[in-house]
Amino acid sequence: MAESSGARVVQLSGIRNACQDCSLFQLCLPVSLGAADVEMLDNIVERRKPMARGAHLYRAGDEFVSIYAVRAGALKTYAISADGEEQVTGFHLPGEIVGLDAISRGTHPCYAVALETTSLCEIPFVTLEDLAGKVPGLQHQLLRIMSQEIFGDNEMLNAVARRSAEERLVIALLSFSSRFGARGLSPVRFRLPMSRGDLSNYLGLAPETMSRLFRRLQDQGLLRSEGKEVHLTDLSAMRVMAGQVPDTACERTHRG
Amino acid sequence: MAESSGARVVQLSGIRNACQDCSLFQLCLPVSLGAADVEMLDNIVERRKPMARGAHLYRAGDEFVSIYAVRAGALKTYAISADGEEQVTGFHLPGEIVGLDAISRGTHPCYAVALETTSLCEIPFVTLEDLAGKVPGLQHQLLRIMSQEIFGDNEMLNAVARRSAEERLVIALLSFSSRFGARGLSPVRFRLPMSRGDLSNYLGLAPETMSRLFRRLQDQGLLRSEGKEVHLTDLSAMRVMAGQVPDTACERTHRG
DNA sequence: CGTAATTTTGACGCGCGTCAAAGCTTGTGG
DNA sequence: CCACAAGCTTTGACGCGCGTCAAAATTACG
Repeated sequence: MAESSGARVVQLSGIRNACQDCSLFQLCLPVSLGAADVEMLDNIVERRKPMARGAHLYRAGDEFVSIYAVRAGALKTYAISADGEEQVTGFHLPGEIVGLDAISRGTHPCYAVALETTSLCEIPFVTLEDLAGKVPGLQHQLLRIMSQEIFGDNEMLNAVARRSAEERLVIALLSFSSRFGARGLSPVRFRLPMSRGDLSNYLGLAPETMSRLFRRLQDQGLLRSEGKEVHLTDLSAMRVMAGQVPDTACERTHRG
Repeated sequence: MAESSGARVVQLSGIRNACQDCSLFQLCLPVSLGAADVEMLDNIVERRKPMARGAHLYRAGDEFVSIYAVRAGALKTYAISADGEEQVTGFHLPGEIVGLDAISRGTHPCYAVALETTSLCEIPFVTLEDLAGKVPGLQHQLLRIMSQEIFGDNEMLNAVARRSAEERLVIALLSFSSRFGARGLSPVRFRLPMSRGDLSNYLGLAPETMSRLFRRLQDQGLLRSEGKEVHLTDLSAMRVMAGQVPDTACERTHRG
């Protein structure tokens, strides 16, 4: 998958930089950044020591300084609601970028915490912005990523607002599937980095409901799961359930 | 409200341009754009003939060329799901910008239709991007707006995912309140540009539920509504219900 | 190996979606 | 200016999905 645009990968892999290890995948890969541009980008990126599980990258209210690219591990972002409840707002896997929601106010609107041992690249935002002004390709790419985020959020909003609990879970699993797949990992067999509780919170469901759903999907033969390991055994059926496919008279398990 | 930063308003009002009539409010106002910059921006903006209610600005799949600023009227954006259902993804009021979700794919992911007679400014994106490369303030502002959008979407996702129907409606009403308020209109008395059906669809509720909710909120003395006219009579109580305020031992109508 | 956190299971009730039908607008043509 | 049709909005009755409470089983971690 990551191999698809051969020429550029070769170009990038000549540089021992942040892009090579996939962390700036989103910023570098899909667009017209020359090797020199990538090197400039690499120069402003700061590596950070790996974070331990449970450590916070930033907290709500912290001053916004940098955005971060996940190199390995995983983060969750969450807010604390007025009544003190934790509300999980997102999960961030390797190759993805965190902190874009802080640009507008200058402070982070949510917390970011490591779900497992996690290493990151820090990208100071003023520097990135400055560089983007000089490198049109980078500016475009930055806008693309943010647009992507808006689009994805809208999708998720749709997904979560009007679908049943089962559909929500299926949609979330397919999302992880394609995100792992996009990084060259298996799209059908992976390890969820978050607890069931975090996942249910994210989807706006009770943990008990999640548990029952996993069992039901397993009984329907759509997946096998033990602990955090998940094996999706019928992607196309799941896509039909998620409404990601026109459903041309395939047999549906329910509501046919 | 719009009067708050006196110097800049004077500066802008000297120019007979798109900013003066509020349509590029988001791009111009809150940041360090000089008069010359604003004039350059104004030059790339194209006015368009007002659109009739029901007319489409763009459709899903259309090539992405421009983003649009609403000058007057209102738009709704929606997608058609795999099973043919319309899914309302957003409403866009004067001063707001539409089309940002199309940047990443190069095609519009949803439909945009006028809810009433609506006039717009068209901003060709390649030109805007080019200009943003030359005017750092504009680039920053563009990123700010997109970040704002991401933040707002996340909020909405939170709102809609785990709140009751009543809370969803209250949150939506407060959102309109502050958006109208930010444009100098009354934050407590306004006309909703969309039908109840569109609003319920947006919030992931049945129209019947919406109807019952409006009645209930009215019975609780939180608002008065007739048709699309809405009068919010107890903003602070609504904020408490929406969880936008710590709720320091105020009397709550329910669940105390 | 022990304690705490997480996940699972079951029972139960309520919120809200669904179906059905009655008002109420809105627009159009005579 | 009124009549009629096609939406919208409202109201009521009913049932199911999923949240909640409670407790057991399992896992994680020091």
